[in-house]
Amino acid sequence: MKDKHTDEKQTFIADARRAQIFDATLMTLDEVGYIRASMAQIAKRAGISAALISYHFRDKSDLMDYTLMKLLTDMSTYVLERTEAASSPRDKLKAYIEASIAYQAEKPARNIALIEIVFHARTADNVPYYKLNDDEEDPLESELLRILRMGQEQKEFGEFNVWAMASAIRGGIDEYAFNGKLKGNVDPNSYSMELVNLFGRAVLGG
Amino acid sequence: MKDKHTDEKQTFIADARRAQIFDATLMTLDEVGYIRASMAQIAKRAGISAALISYHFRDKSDLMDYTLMKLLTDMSTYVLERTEAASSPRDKLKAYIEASIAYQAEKPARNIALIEIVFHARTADNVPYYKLNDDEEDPLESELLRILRMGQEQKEFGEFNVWAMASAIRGGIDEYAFNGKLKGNVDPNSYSMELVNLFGRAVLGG
DNA sequence: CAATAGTTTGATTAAATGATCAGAATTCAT
DNA sequence: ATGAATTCTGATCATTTAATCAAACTATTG
Repeated sequence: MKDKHTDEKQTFIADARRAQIFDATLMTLDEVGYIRASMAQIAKRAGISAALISYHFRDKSDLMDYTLMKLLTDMSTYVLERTEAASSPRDKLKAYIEASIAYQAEKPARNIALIEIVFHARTADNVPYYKLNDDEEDPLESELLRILRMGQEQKEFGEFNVWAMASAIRGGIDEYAFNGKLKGNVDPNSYSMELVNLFGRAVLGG
Repeated sequence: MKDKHTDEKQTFIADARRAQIFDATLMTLDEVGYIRASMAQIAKRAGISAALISYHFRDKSDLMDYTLMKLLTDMSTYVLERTEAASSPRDKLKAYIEASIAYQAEKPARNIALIEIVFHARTADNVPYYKLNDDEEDPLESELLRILRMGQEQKEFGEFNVWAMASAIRGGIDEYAFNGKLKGNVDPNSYSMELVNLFGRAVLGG
């Protein structure tokens, strides 16, 4: 018997169902968090029986992986589209930062769901996702490194360790997702602008 | 009957037991994560019965709160001691960043335990700790804001939103705790130095 | 229309969890 | 030393959970 889940061709109804379950998973993670996001809770929000989730996904881990992947590609698409529209390294960096913060401001529920999964889900041998050194590259990280290297080659940026600079930038962006007090004190547009300015000075290098 | 947990005076043995349970909780969180950190697992590592934990802590949430508070004050003490040793805003900022990264490098287990609690624990009404806008101030955050304001007043730093700058700095520091790939590519001392340099340029202001 | 493949549910199961309690063991005060 | 307070354990309980399965239902197709 062939595995219905790794099989590429899915029926129309199965695809729709999976999409519906994805939406319900998203809502559940946002509303009650990962720990209370049981099959029953997700099913309730989808208006279906819990057993039906098990029919469309191998197990809970499979469901969460599916959800995580969709969330990641969704965010990547959003940010990369806007980054590619700019041309100079400086403008690309600005677009990257602005798009990243804008995504958080526009889709808060997706960001919460993303955080909930990344900090709760673990591999079969119990390694937490947040500790994983992905072999597969994160396109958002790659793009940021590419921008920084390009800026240095074109002498628009100065000298610095691109890994460190990229991490500082990502850290500054992610902080807006984690830090509730920050959200209360600085609106997204202001924060976005401040980050662009301060990292604009930072990349000038030493 | 008086509440033994809110009561300030504890017997010698009770204090020792609580410290022992704290250590076991730390180890358990680091080794298997919050979700699998059951009373039984913690008790096993402490070499006591699970019921004894319930005797010394009201419930699991009480135990985690106690553990979290000790972890936070421990880290604060470490960083603030080293920050206060410096005098000028620029030197204080350097000390703050270096101490924060050094703490992570020296006490990885405590950092993991901290992350596990902050991203798993929730209040009675199910609000995740990472979303809480603490009314009580975080001393590490306050100190950083103080340094930045002092730098601006003394014209050592330029103009910028101190909340945004503080968050970017904290984000850059925290990134080293979250991002496994970063740890693999840049050693703590190098990262620390890069952060000091890049934020050194950033605080010059526009 | 009939048969086959795909979809859905409710009931059930086994495992794990936090909490409680009676009573045993230990320590402490007098 | 003896009674009282504290400390500790093993057993037990109620609850929750992911997963499974037979059976019912629906769509598709020849």
